[in-house]
Amino acid sequence: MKGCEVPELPEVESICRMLTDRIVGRKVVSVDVSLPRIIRCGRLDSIINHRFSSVYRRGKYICFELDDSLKMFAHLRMTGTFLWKDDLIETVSHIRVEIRFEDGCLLYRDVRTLGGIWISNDGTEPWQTLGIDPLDEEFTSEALAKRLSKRKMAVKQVLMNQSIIAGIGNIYASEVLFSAGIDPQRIACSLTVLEIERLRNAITSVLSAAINSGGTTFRDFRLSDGKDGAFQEFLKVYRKAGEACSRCGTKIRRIVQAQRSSYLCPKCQR
DNA sequence: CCAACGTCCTGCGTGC
DNA sequence: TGCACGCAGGACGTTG
Repeated sequence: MKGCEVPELPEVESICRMLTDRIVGRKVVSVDVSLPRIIRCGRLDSIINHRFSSVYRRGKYICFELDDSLKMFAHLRMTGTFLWKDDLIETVSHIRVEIRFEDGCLLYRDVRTLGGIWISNDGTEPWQTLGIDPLDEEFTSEALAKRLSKRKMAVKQVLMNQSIIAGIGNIYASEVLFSAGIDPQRIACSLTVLEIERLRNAITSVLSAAINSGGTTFRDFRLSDGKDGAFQEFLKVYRKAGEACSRCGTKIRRIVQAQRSSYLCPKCQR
């Protein structure tokens, strides 16, 4: 299967920046919810007549702040995305939610409908259980070591566990472990201090590079300004089974861990 | 507490 | 050509 990939931390970060440019300062005029179960908590119409003041992310959650301590959260899950209506020439299918402004319209599109939107005016947040954000300055080698030390699962599953580290999904888990030269099947608590340091540096550098490239672009992730992210051109192992490792030429392998595909170079990653 | 697994959902690729 | 089927995967609830 080509395309159809999932927004992870870098894509969500790119979407937040795009959203900031588009909606901060704008006042909501009306809303439309064509699939009610997308709204997980609260009522979307409570944002009408309120103005967006900031957009930021934590892990893969997006937080939209409005005036009067009103907040809207979104999680894109597999196929969610935000589109700005002015940029759309043709009609787009699978629009689940519309947030209208005087001079434009923010669309929430979600083919598989697993994403969600939360409205909160009492301080409750849907991201209570999230672990450390890997771009937070508190994400040091020591912090990572502490989180790995008691885990007997494969290191790849730890990287993808949002309550331990928030923001890494299936694509970047493989890419980060390739960059660090660590086999995804390694039991997390068996990593040495040196390996943990390499892993932390790989997480930071791979995610940062992805953000600087505008996020990995696949079919369900489109920047509304029409520019596509370019990071997919830099993927080293993800979906490259059978191709030559860019570092040593060995054939990239695909394995399955916890019902998910992992990709690795069996020579470079130990 | 930790780990494993089923569930949600739809489009697409595969095989007959 | 058409149709049934299985796969893709993030997060969460349930179970062990």
